[in-house]
Amino acid sequence: MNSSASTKERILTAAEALFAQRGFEGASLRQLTAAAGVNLAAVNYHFGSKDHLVEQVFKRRLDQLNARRLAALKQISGQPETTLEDVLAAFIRPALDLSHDGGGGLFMRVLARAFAEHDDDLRKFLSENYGHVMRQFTAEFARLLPGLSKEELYWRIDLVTGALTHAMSGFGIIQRKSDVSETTHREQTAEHLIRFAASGLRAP
Amino acid sequence: MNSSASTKERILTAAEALFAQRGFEGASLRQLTAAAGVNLAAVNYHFGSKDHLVEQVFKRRLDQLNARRLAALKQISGQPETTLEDVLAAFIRPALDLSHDGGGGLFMRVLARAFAEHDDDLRKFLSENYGHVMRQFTAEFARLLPGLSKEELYWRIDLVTGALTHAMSGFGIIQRKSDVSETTHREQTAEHLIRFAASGLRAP
DNA sequence: CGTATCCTCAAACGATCGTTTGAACTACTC
DNA sequence: GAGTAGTTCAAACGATCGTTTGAGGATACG
Repeated sequence: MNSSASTKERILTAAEALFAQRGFEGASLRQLTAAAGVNLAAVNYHFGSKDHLVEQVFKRRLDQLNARRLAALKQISGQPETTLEDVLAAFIRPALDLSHDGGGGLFMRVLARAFAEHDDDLRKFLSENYGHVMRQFTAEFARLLPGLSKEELYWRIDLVTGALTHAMSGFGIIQRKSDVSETTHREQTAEHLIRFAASGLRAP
Repeated sequence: MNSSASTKERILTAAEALFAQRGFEGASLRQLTAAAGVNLAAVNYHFGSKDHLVEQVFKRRLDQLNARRLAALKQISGQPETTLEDVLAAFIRPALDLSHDGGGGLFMRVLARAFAEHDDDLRKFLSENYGHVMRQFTAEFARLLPGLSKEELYWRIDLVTGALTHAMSGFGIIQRKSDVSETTHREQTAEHLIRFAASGLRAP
């Protein structure tokens, strides 16, 4: 009954790649539908408008990303033996996994673009739908860093966010060497990010 | 003989603001020239094309920014008593100053956009014209962090770059309170950034 | 004054944009 | 198998894009 699921998914996948490559304004619906192998009018038929398509590109990945983040956080939050590194791992690892499986490798780049563009509508959408995730992580950071004032904590979380978005959007110079498996490389990347972020958060 | 200096400057200033607000593709020459109060054709007359205008917007600010950065670095590089914080200050303070004087407050946002967009031509332009600045800072970081492998050092400098670009492009949540002077606020911001970055770079 | 140079201007160019339309095709129900 | 709802299609819509054109204004020099 729903052969359009295929069309919708193909549009979303092609849109994610093209948005990452050329930006939201730079990627045209004609390029997009050609890459997806669907008719030009299919975007407006299935999504209503290009703006709604952008939102759905975010929604598809962020729903699973934040579900994994919250699941990972739930397992460790509030426990006395939880470390800062554990919380950072719960935040970072799901994003790294997303970059390497499920074909969502380009999504972090799309996310980095969304941060750079100060589009109010898009920011409102992200805040309304996923603000609670950052709030839960912030609460856990606050618990583990009791010496920090609220102001300092917000500052540092913002800096960590910037560093991670930048790194995971593919700017990292470090390439995987051929003699290292992808799993190993991902693990090393995670450790780099976590070590840096934890040390920055713990700054005197 | 050159009353066009005014026209050129007005185009550059309006372009910087509009690029920061709407992006390079999102800002049209018609919006841009209207905001600058000049004729539409003036952009192509004075700059040749929109792409060349983009380059000149970068060039105008980056020339002074990197000159200040290199001057600050020169005063401290190689000296035995120089600290990691000193080098970070030489890198960060000129950028913060640029954000608060000379009307270049929007430029860091433009720069953040350039990082998010993976435009090859623009990246090549930035690398060719200003790559030597990052190389000099990297060399000084390497001297002060002898325990880090080259790979780890590159990783961490990349993370620091991401954090600073993110923060200085105006995402920082922290607003200046009315009872704090702008000079004081800038000083506090610099200390936040430097403390975080130094601690991250020194991570075990 | 005449002319040469630099600059500005309104108007138009072809291309491309997001969106809409109405007909054709598909699959399922009665 | 006629009817219906869901989907795809080629074609066109008006708007806006970056760029070009050619006439006209401004200024300096002989």
